[in-house]
Amino acid sequence: TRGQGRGGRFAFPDWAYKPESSPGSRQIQLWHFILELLQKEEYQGVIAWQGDYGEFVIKDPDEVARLWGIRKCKPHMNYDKLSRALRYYYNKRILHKTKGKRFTYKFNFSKVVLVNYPFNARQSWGGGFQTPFWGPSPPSHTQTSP
DNA sequence: CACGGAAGAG
DNA sequence: CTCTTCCGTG
Repeated sequence: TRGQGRGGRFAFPDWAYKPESSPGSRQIQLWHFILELLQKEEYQGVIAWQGDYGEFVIKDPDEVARLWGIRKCKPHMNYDKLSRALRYYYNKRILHKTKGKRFTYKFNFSKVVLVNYPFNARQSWGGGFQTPFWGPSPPSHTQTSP
């Protein structure tokens, strides 16, 4: 019950992101955190959706890094290190870079959702598995075994 | 800035 | 495994 996070032009179903309130569970993941900031309008001066669907720009890299550092208890976090973590997402197909545009990345939503919330998603859709309305292409390979 | 190898933490 | 830290390269 977190109201419809309306990050402006983009909105996702609740199951599209992690209920960070997992009691002592595993740590929050960076892309969950990014999505979280993107949902809140009060951070639009720091990070916001811009351009194509799923594309966002980090308007204030230092601030996003600072916020991430606080969340992970890493006081020395900075954009250089945060962006390295973001780069690891390229191979995982969670994100990719919008080349030419500074501080701009793009989510591969169809992939992110399918890979991370397969069953959860199915349930939310009422039993029928289908491609989400925003997802263009389906996956075509297994990422766990090359 | 952006990229990705390497080593290391938890 | 998911980053965090450090760093050479373009």
